[in-house]
Amino acid sequence: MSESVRVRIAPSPTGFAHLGTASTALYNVLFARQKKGTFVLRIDDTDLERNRPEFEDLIYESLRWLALEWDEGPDKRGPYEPYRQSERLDIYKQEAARLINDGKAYRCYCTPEELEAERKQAQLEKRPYKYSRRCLTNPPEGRMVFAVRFNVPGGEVVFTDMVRGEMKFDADLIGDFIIVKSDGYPTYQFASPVDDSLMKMTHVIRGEEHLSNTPYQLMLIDALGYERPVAYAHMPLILAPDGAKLSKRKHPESNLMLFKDQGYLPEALINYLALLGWNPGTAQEIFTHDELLQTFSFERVQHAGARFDWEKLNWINGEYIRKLADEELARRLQPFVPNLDPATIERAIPPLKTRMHKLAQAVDYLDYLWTDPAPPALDAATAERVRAAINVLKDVPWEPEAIEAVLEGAVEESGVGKGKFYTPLRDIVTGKKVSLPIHYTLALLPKEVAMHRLQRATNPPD
RNA sequence: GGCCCCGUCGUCUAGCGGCCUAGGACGCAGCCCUCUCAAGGCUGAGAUCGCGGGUUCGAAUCCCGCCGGGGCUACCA
Repeated sequence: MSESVRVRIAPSPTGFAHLGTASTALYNVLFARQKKGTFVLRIDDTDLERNRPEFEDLIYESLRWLALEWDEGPDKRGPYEPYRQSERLDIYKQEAARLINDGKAYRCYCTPEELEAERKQAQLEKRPYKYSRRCLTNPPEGRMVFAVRFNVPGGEVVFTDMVRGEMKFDADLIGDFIIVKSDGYPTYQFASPVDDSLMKMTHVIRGEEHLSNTPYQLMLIDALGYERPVAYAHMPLILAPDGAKLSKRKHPESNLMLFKDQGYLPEALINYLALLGWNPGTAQEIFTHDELLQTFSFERVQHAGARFDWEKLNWINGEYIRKLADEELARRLQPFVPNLDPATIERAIPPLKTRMHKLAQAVDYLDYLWTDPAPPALDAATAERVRAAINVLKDVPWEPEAIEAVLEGAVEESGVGKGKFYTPLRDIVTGKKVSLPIHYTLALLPKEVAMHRLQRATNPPD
C-alpha cells in the first residue's frame, strides 16, 4: 500500500468565490473521501495587485456553505503550514536560489518593453515566440532589477491524466519562463508545483485551463528533485450560456454567494455541479452525497466544457425543495422571509412547497402577509360576490379546509365559476393575479386582517 | 501564429463496429388535473451524430484531412 492520497484546491483571493472553485473543490473532496485521503485548502495569493484579504473569507464561507470542508488550510493546523503562499515567500526564494546555484535558473534583467519588442519581432517574422535567453547568454551590465527565469531543459514531458489518459508534450516549444517576479513574488507556475511537492500532494485535480501548464510544472518538479504527483486530473471547464468560459469579470452570476442569496440549496447546487461534466452512465439525476461518493469516477468525466444551465439547476433545486421535510424547509426559509414568525411559515409550507424552484420565490407568494395592497375597484356584480364571501367567511373557523368548504358553497350560490369568484378575492387580499390557492391565501392572514381587506374593497371611501 | 483539449436534440448527456428507424434528463408544445400559479400524470415535437474522404459486409463509434469552439503560450492565477 502506497502513501495515502493528498489533494488540494488552491484558489486565489482575487474576487468573489467562483462557481469553478466549487466545482473543482467538489471533485477533490469526492476523490479524497473515496480514497480516505486528505483534502487541503491552500490560498494562492501571489498576485500582489489583485489580492484582498476579505476575498479569502468569501472562499471559506462559500465552501463551508456547500459543505466542502477541508482537512488542512490557513485557518486550521496541519503538518505543512503555512497554507497561504504569501507566508511562504522564504521557501520560494530559497528554492529559486537553489535552482540558480544549480544552473537551472538565471536572473533576467530584461524590461517589459524589451520583452514586448522581442515578442513583436517574432510575430512579425511569423515565428513562434520563445524568450531569446539573452540574459543567460549575454546579460546586460549595470542593471539592478531582475526576475528569475527557469532554464527550460526541453525534451518530452509525459504524465498521466486520470480523465484523458497519457498526455505527451514537446517541451522544446516552451521558452524559459519567469518563476520569480521582479517584486520578489513567485509566479503561479513556480509556487504551485513547489507547494504541491512540499505539501506532498499525490494527485492534482484542477480545471482544464491548467492542462497546458502541467509540463511547465513537471519540469520544475524534476529540476528541484521532487517526486512527481502520481497523476493529474483536468476537469472540463464550466461555460457560460454563450459558450465562453465562465469568468469572474464577464460573469458576475458565477458568484457563489449569489446562489445562496437566491435560495439555491447547497446540496442541490452540488448535485448539479457533479452532473456538469460527469455522469454515472445511468438515468439517475438526483444524488445524495453518499451516492455521489459511491458512483463518482474520473473515467466517466467529460472531456469537453459544459455550459451552465440555470433551467436545469432550477429543476434540481425544486426537486430538493420538494423532498425536504416541512420543518426543515421552514427553517431554511426563515432568512428569506424575516418578517414572518415561524408558525406562519410552517403553515405556508404545504401549499408553497411545490411552487418554488428557489427559496427567494417565497417572497413573491407571501409578501402580502406583511404589506397592505391597495384595494382594487370593483364593479357592482363583483362587489356583490365579495360580500357573499364575507358573509360565509364571517363565522368560519380560520382554517384552510373550513374556508375552502364555505367558499365552495358561496361559489355554488353565486352562479358563476370558481375562477370568476376567486380572482377578485385574490386581487383584494394579495394585490396579485397569482397566489397560493385562495383558501390558504386567506388562512395565512390573521382573520381580522383578511376580513378588513375584503370589507374595505366593498366599501370604497367616497 | 505555435502547442494542447474538445465537437451527438436548444442545453447537459447515453453510446466505446451490427442491439441506433440514435436512448435519457432539463427546457419546449398539447392534453388531463385545476380558482390563479405550481407540482403530478399522459402524449408529442426536437440530432441527416461539425464537414469531407477513407477502412469495413456494416461507422455516431476506427483512420486521415478540413472547419468550428475552448485553453495555454503573461513579471494573472
